Amino acid sequence: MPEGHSVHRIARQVARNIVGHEVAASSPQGRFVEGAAVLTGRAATSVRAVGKQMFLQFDDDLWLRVHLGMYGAWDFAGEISVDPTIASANGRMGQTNQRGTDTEAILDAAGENSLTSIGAPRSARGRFRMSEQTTGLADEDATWPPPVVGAVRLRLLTAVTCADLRGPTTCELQSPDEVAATIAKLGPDPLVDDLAEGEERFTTVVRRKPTPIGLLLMDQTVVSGIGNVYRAEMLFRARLNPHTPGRDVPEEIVRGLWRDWVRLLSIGVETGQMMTMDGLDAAGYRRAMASRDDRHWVYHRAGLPCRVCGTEIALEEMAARKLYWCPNCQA
DNA sequence: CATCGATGTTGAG
DNA sequence: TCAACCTCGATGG
Repeated sequence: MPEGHSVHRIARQVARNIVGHEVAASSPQGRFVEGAAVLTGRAATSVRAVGKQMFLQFDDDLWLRVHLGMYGAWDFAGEISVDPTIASANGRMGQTNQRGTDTEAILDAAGENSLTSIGAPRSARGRFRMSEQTTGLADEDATWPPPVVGAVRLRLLTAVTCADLRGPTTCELQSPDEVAATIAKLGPDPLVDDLAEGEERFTTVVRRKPTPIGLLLMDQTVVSGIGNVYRAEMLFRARLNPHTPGRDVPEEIVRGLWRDWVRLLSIGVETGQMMTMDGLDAAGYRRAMASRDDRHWVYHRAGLPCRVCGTEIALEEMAARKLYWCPNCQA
């Protein structure tokens, strides 16, 4: 999925364009009809992201919980107020998008009548909308509300903004107690929890478990927001063998993993991309921004030479997920 | 047109 | 450990 950084970006977008507005909710696809009826006529009052989940509060303390799973995505249309951070990040993403290699977020920096998709990577859709936008056709032919395309689980419509949710693994209403219970099960999130406390919690749990560190990083009860890409990259950055039991990873290395996650998440939220290679020269940086394939140390690089030592990057299944790592650097 | 896979999680066996 | 679930672009015939 969209790992933690995407969900925080979506929450920002929702905060700027949905919160504070009354919504008309619908479920064109038909799988959230009752929930949509309950939401309609209420105003969104706040939003928060924790790990890979977003919680949107409405009048009367009614909450919408959304988990995108592996395929979920939000599409925003209409008059979109753009977060300055996101807008500047997208200025840099322009060429990337036209190459179709990254559509994490597509925004018109001007912030009006733009379309944006945040969630699972869907390059063709992103390109299509991008081209509509750049040719100006979308604006001139725009109808309101926008036509429903595909399986839209939930549409949130304010007077001027439309947010469509597709393919979530979870989209449900919760009471405040249920929200609290859901969040209580999650490990620390650097953008939610105090950093020092988060580090202690993470370190304590990891250092107690016999479970391979490669699994612990993916365990949302241990730490929130890390997915398959960040997992592989963080292990490489730490030169850590994914099979090392948590309890056998030196404490300073465990703390280093947490601090690395703090940094990577922050970069991810700022840029909208999973940039995991530091210290690139200008050419390397351009390559990394332009192509997914040049952005990572090991992720999705099975069989290719390690960027550091030349050894073939290994691919194995760990708990039914693909794990990429360098058997030499991460011995 | 059919099949596959993907940044994920749950629950049955 | 494995299947199920959510969606759709990419791939192959």
